[in-house]
Amino acid sequence: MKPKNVHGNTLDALGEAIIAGRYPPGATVPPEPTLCEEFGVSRTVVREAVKSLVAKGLVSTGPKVGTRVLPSDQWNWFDPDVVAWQSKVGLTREFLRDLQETRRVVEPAAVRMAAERATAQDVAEIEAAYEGMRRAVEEGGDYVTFDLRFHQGLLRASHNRMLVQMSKALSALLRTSFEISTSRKDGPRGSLPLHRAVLDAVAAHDPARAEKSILLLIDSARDDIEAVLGSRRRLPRLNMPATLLRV
Amino acid sequence: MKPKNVHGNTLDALGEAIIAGRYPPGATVPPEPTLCEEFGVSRTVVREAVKSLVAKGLVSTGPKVGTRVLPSDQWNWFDPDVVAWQSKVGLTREFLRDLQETRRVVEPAAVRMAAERATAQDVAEIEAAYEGMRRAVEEGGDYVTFDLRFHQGLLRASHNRMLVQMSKALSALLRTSFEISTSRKDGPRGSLPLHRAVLDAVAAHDPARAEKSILLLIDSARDDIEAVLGSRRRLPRLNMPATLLRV
DNA sequence: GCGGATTTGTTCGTATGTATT
DNA sequence: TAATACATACGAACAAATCCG
Repeated sequence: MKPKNVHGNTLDALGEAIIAGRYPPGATVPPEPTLCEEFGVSRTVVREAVKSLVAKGLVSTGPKVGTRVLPSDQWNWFDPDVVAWQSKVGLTREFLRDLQETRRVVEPAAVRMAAERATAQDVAEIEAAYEGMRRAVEEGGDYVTFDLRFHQGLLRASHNRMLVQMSKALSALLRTSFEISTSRKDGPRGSLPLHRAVLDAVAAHDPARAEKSILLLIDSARDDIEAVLGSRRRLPRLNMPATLLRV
Repeated sequence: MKPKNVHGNTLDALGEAIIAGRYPPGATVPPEPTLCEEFGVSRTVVREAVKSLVAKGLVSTGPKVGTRVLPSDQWNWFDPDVVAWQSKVGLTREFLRDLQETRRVVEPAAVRMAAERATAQDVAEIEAAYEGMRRAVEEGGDYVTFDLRFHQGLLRASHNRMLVQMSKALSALLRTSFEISTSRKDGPRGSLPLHRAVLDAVAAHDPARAEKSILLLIDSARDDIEAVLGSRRRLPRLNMPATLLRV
């Protein structure tokens, strides 16, 4: 959208470039003066951006050795920025698979906890999100946003730090999933009752029923995703060669 | 132990101070010049440390508004540094509970995947860790380190980015858990067969049996932890008042 | 609504240390 | 061993944004 500030832009550009594979793991990023010239910023900005990348586990630095890109399994995949960069660069099949698996592991357990511990306010927030979804279906509107809010409300209601944290990373998958689902005929309308079932079970503090309901929802989404993955249709920017990503 | 560099030390000091509650969520940390004087470092170092904290989700900055501490549910709880700071400051009951719950959700699923996808090298690494545990029991030695390696090997063998990432955060819980277990009579010797069962099931590519075995292991560890939590014995630095944490 | 004060944002110049060759 | 390239660290200055009276 609009440029935030120099630091943020530089950080985003560098992060995207690394995740896009322009600087593959094991390679070194160009030295600071080169980056300064490339982005047209001062060395301080570059240094702070690099420090942020270090904090996210993407690179490590050292005198003379330069700034090395770390292997991708050391990246902090629960960092919202990292996930956002990966989403922007292109969701690979492996990344979607990992996310889908994680969701299927985490979300049922979280919903179970939510059914045990949700406060009245938690339920009210989820209810509001559901209401938004319903209105979007009937009167038209932004369905995906309310769907996201619905699931994030569920994870927040688990009142478990780690699980809440994951909701941010899972958002990338959920958004993709929802956009795929909504593109299929009657997708939103068909999934409304499934959402209603989850919400009712949580509000009734029935963990077992809540878990069963969310599994139905997840698996129906998985089928949608796999239908697209299985087809020859390419994902947005999927497997795009790194050379095409240059600015 | 020994100081790494100025940046790392400043970052650690600031991160620990925030997590210790010296600067509680919603409050602002002192302005840059004050921090410079307090730590005896230049403004550049302070700025890079703060940027690292921003990258980890602990604070947000803005002109005039200063550096604000964010609510703790926005912190990146899967960041190894954040977990390390929390561990050093003191493991609260809530933190241990969240970690324990997360482990019980994640590890069985990861072991199941490991049983499906583990390569020969994965199995070899886990086997080596087990061998170290066995030797530590019989000849004496560092049991906990090999125990950690055993579980990290399991998560790595799942070949799922997100799950591998969690192994770093879970290490804090595992270490505490192992140290509690080993402090109980015959703890290590008794858990050896449980570990063996998991390893055998993974090597035999039997997901169902692997999942059952790891659940036995987790629940026995949970009992140990709860026995300690239930007692009046205080956890290491548990609930220590923030005022005592000043340096 | 306006202006001044405070704090971060950004740049430049310079010096030091360290690992590689 | 010496040279080199690069990150590390410091200091000073101005710009920009925001809050408060």
